[in-house]
Amino acid sequence: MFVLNDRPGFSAAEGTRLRVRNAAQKLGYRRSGLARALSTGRIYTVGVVLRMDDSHLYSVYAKDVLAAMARACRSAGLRLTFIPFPAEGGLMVDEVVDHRVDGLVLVSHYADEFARLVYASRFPTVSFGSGYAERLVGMDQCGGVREATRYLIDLGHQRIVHVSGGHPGSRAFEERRAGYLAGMETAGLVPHCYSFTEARASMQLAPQERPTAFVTYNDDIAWQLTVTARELGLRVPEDLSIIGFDNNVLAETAVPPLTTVENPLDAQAEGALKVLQCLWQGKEPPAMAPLATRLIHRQSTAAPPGLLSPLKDPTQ
Amino acid sequence: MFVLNDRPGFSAAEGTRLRVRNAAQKLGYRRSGLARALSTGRIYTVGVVLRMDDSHLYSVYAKDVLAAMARACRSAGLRLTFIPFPAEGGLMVDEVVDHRVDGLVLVSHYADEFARLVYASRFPTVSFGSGYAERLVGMDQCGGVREATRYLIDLGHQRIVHVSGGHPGSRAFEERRAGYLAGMETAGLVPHCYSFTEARASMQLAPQERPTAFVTYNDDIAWQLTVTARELGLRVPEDLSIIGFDNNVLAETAVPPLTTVENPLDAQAEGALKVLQCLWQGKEPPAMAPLATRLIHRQSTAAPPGLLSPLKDPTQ
DNA sequence: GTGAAAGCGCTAACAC
DNA sequence: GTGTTAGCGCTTTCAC
Repeated sequence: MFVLNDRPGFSAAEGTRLRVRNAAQKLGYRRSGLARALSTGRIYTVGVVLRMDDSHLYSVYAKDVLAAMARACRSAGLRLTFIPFPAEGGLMVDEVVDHRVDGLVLVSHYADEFARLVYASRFPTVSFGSGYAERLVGMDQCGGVREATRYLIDLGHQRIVHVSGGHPGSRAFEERRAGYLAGMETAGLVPHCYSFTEARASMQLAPQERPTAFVTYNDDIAWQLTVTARELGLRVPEDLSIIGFDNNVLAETAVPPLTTVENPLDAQAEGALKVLQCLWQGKEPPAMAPLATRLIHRQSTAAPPGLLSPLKDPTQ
Repeated sequence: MFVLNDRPGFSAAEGTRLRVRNAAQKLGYRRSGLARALSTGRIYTVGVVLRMDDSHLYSVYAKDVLAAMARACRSAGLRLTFIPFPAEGGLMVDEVVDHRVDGLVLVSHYADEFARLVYASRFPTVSFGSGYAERLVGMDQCGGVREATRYLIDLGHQRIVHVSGGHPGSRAFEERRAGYLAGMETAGLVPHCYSFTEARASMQLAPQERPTAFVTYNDDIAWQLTVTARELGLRVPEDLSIIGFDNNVLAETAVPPLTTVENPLDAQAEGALKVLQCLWQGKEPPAMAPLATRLIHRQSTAAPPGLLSPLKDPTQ
C-alpha cells in the first residue's frame, strides 16, 4: 500500500518493497491517474484548442503549433489533449472547461466570443500566437514584417506589394499588414495591399508596371505565389522577390526556398506553459512581451530586375 | 441539483429549470468531467500514441493520422489526447495505462516491445495502420503496391525499381516491399530493391540502363525523388515514372503531382474507434480485414521513354 | 512509523 | 417523483 504510493518517510526492506511491487503487477494493478486527479485537482494534462481548417485537414501552421506544444508539454511532464474547434458550429464552453484538463491553450484565430467566455469562466487559460488579446503569448509580427519590407527596400525594391491572407480583422491579419505599411511609410514608398487574386493578376502586367516584390501573409501564400510565378514564366528571385511568414516546411521545400519571417513557435509554447503554471500556483502571470521574430534569408529574394542598369524614374 | 444532472425522468417547470441554470452559472459552477469519470469509469477520451519523428517535427503522415483520428473522435463524441512516443527513451507503460484515457490507439511503428506490454496490461488498446499485429486496423499495403507495380507494367515499364523507406523489419516496410515483389514476379520481371541513395545513383546511369520507374515506400520519398530527378535533368514522367504511397499533401503539391497508393486514414480511424467501443462494451472485437487501398492516378506516371519506337531487346 | 478515515464531485442504487 | 447514501481510487490529515 504505502510502497505503491511512495509514501514519504516510509521505509521497508528493499525485498519487501520488491515483492509488493511484483504482486501488484501480477494482479494487474495500475495506479489510477484519474482518482489521483480528482483528489489532487491536477490531471497533468493541458488542452490545446485549435481551429479546424476546412482546407487541407489542418494547416501546416496548426500542425507545427501542435508539435511545439507537444514538445513543451513533454518537457514539462504534461500531457496534451487536442481539442479541435470546428470551423462552423464552434464549441460549448462547458465542453472544454470541465476539468478533464488542467488548463487551456487557445491557439490563434477562432471566434473571439468563445475565447471571451472561456476567460470569463476563470478557468486557467492562455492564448497562443496571434489570437485573443487577453493573456496572449505572441510574437512581434508587425516588427517582423516591417523588417522584411525594410530588407526588400534595402535590396533596391520599390514596387513592393503586400499580399494579405488569413481572416480579415484578425490580429494576425492586421499586424502583419501594419508592419508592411510601417516599413513602406518609413521609406516614403506608396503601399499596396493585394488579395491573392489581385497579386496573381498583377504578375501579368508589363515588366515596368508589375510589382518586383511580394511580402506575404504566410508561407502558404508565398508558396502559391512561387508556383503561379513559374506558371507565368516569371523567375524567382530574378524577376520577382517573395517573402513568406512562419518559416515552416513549405518555406524550406519551396523552389526556390523562401526568405521568410520566423515564427518562434517553440518559444511561444514554452511561454504559454509558463503562464499556465503561474495560474496553477494562483499567481497572475506577468504580461508577456511579444517574442522577437527574425528574418530567415533564403533564395526567394534578390535585387529587383534592372537594378544593374541605371535606375530609371520610379514613377508608377 | 437534478436539473443540472439532467436526471432522467425529472420534470420541473421550464422556468425553474432556467432559473436554476442561471444561478449555477452565476456561481461559476461547472460540472466536473473528472469526478464523473471516476464515478462512471469513462472519461470520454482516447489516447493516440504516435512516434515522434526526429525529422521534420512530425512527419506529414503523423499529422494526417492525428487529423483523421481527431475527426473520428469528434464524430464519436470523444476527445483525443496526443501521447508522443519519444524516438529514444520510449515510454513507460504505466504512463499511458493510468486511466486518464479510456483507451489507446497505437499508431504504426514504435518499439514492438512497448506495444506488447500495453496489450499485456489488458487496457483497451488497438493498433492503427501498419503497427503491432494484435488487434490491428490496417490496410492492404501489399495489395496496393502490387497494383501500383502492375499499373507500371501495363504501361510498358520493365526496369521498375522499389525504393524502400521506413524502418527495416517493420510491417509497413516488409509488406510494401512484398507487394512490389509479387507484382514483378507475376509479370516475370526481375525485381530490384534500392535504398534512396541507391535510387539516386541509379538515375545517373545511361538511359538504356537506368530504371524507367520507381515504386516508392511513401510520398515523402517519391517527392524527394522528383526533386532529385529534376536536379539531374530527368523529366517526370517522360523519362521516369514515380509512384508514391499515402496520397498525402506532398503527392498533391509535388511537381508533377504524384500517382500514389491511397492510404485510407479516415476509414482506419473509424475502424480503430469501433474496436475500442467493442472493448468498452466488454466484447472482443471481430478481427478487422485490411482495408482496401486504391491507386490515385496523377501526372508522375507515363509510358516509358522509347516505347513509341519499336521495342528493343529488354536484356538488362 | 503505521493505520484509519475523510473527502475530492460526481453517478447510481436505494429509500421515501 | 424526490431526497439520501454509498462508493469510484486516490491523497491528505489525523489518531495511534
